Amino acid sequence: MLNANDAIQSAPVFAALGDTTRLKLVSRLSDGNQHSIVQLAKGLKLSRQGVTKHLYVLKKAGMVSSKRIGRESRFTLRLRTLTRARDCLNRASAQWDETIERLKISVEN
Amino acid sequence: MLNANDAIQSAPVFAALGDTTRLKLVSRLSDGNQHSIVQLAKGLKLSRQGVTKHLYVLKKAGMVSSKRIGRESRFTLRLRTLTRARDCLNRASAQWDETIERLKISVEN
DNA sequence: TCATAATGCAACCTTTAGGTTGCGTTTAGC
DNA sequence: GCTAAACGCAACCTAAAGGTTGCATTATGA
Repeated sequence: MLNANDAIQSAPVFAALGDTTRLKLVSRLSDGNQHSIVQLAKGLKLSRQGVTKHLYVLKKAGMVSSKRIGRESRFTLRLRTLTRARDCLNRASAQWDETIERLKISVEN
Repeated sequence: MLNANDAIQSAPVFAALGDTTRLKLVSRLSDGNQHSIVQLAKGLKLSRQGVTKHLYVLKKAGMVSSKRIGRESRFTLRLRTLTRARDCLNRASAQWDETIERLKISVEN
């Protein structure tokens, strides 16, 4: 069985990803570049402050970091947090695959 | 850049995973077996109906399926939904890795 | 230096999430 | 056939999420 305690630590990250606006932001940030808030807000149908709030959620979950440069705040995606969440799902699905294999074997025998 | 439209489809799954109770449920279900509601509720510090609600959320997100057997409802984890979410994160992190590589190269040259 | 761009901060509103309790219904099993 | 187990359904409550507007602050650049 998947280690519950390990998995639970990823909950805030999944929660952060569980919103279409934030997924769009992550998608844009996955180009690896720094983006300002207005830049990220373009094309999203909500106010700049709405975007700011979402960015803050992502930051609180450790998924992005920001740096103030001049009059703008530049946001970057944090790879490590992303890979941790990915690994969590990898473990869960691997666990599941193993179970399937065991079931196959027991059916065959 | 990660395809936003593809990624967005995973939002409900991530949202479903973004709660510690539901992650615990997924963790238990990752043993590949069927579990009844009372069985899943044991050890979780909330009412049976609380657990039922969470299971319904997981089901709505396509992460579990249920089948009524006699007087109990048996829940099973759905591998396909899990792997889709996993692949979404895999693509995002792979994208990011590529970017890092490109940056390294441009710095070296 | 003065107008404008990019933010930050705070108040406010509405909807949803997470959780509970109460009660009715269907099975299991003695 | 009767009791207890396992659910489903609905009402209800509180806190948090998602979003807005208004206004103050800090940089830019002509």
